[in-house]
Amino acid sequence: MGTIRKTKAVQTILDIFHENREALAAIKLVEQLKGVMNKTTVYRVLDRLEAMGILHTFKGSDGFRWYAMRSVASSSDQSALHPHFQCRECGKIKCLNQELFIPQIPNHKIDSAELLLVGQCENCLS
Amino acid sequence: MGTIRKTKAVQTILDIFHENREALAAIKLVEQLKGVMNKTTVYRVLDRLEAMGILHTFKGSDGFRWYAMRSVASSSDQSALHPHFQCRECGKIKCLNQELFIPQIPNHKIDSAELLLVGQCENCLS
DNA sequence: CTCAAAGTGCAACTGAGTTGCGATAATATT
DNA sequence: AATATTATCGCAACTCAGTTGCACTTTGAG
Repeated sequence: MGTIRKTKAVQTILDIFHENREALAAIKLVEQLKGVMNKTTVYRVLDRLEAMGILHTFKGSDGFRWYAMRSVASSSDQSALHPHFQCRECGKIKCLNQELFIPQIPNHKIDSAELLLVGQCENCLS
Repeated sequence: MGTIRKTKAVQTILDIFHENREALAAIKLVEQLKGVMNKTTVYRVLDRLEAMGILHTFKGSDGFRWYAMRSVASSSDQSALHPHFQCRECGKIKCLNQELFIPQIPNHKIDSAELLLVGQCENCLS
């Protein structure tokens, strides 16, 4: 029942996330790993890593699935409150560590919040 | 050059947004208007209304395109700073009028921010 | 009324992500 | 170490929101 195996595919993808501490678009990983492993495998490994709590996932302003290492600091209870910054030019997404102010709404229960900032990163400010 | 026409399709869609002051998923509109107008037309009218500044658009946590009336109050310069609430149960999205605190990031230029709150709305809190 | 330009419908396409299934490989059992 | 078990992989085919090309229709300026 539900044993999780350390396969080559899992190792490869974990290595990429360790080298590159930014968030990665699932589809970019698929592209990058073309020839190394199958598209389906990439998506399934990402699913598993997310289910294991190692990665977390969100949608970029581009509408694509992005994944990032769940940082040790933020892996406590409020993991959903996670601001991201996406560069309009190069498309890269960074996870921010800042605290996020969550507005409350009367008669509503708020479970999670996603704040996505869009702008230009230090590299693209030329 | 670039004249915008008041066609039946535009009127129909504008009426829907006037009656129903919540945000609407493009795909729901397509479904709702099946038989009345073509899918392609719905998307193109929404595009045009957005280009005209009448609607604004964003992605829901579901990854779908959503559109909402650009409220008069917020149509000034900072139109992008627009918090939304999406109900996890019924899927509806509301535009919130609250002010949004935008964290600044050193060496980055921030153009816009999208805050999406996910939880349960008053109806679904049973 | 006329006619160019804007808008529409249709059908075919795009592309990110998913699914079913037989083959393969990692772990458990003997 | 050999075998059994089952998680994982690769492939191909699928899904489905959204887009595109093109011929046809409607709008409104002159």
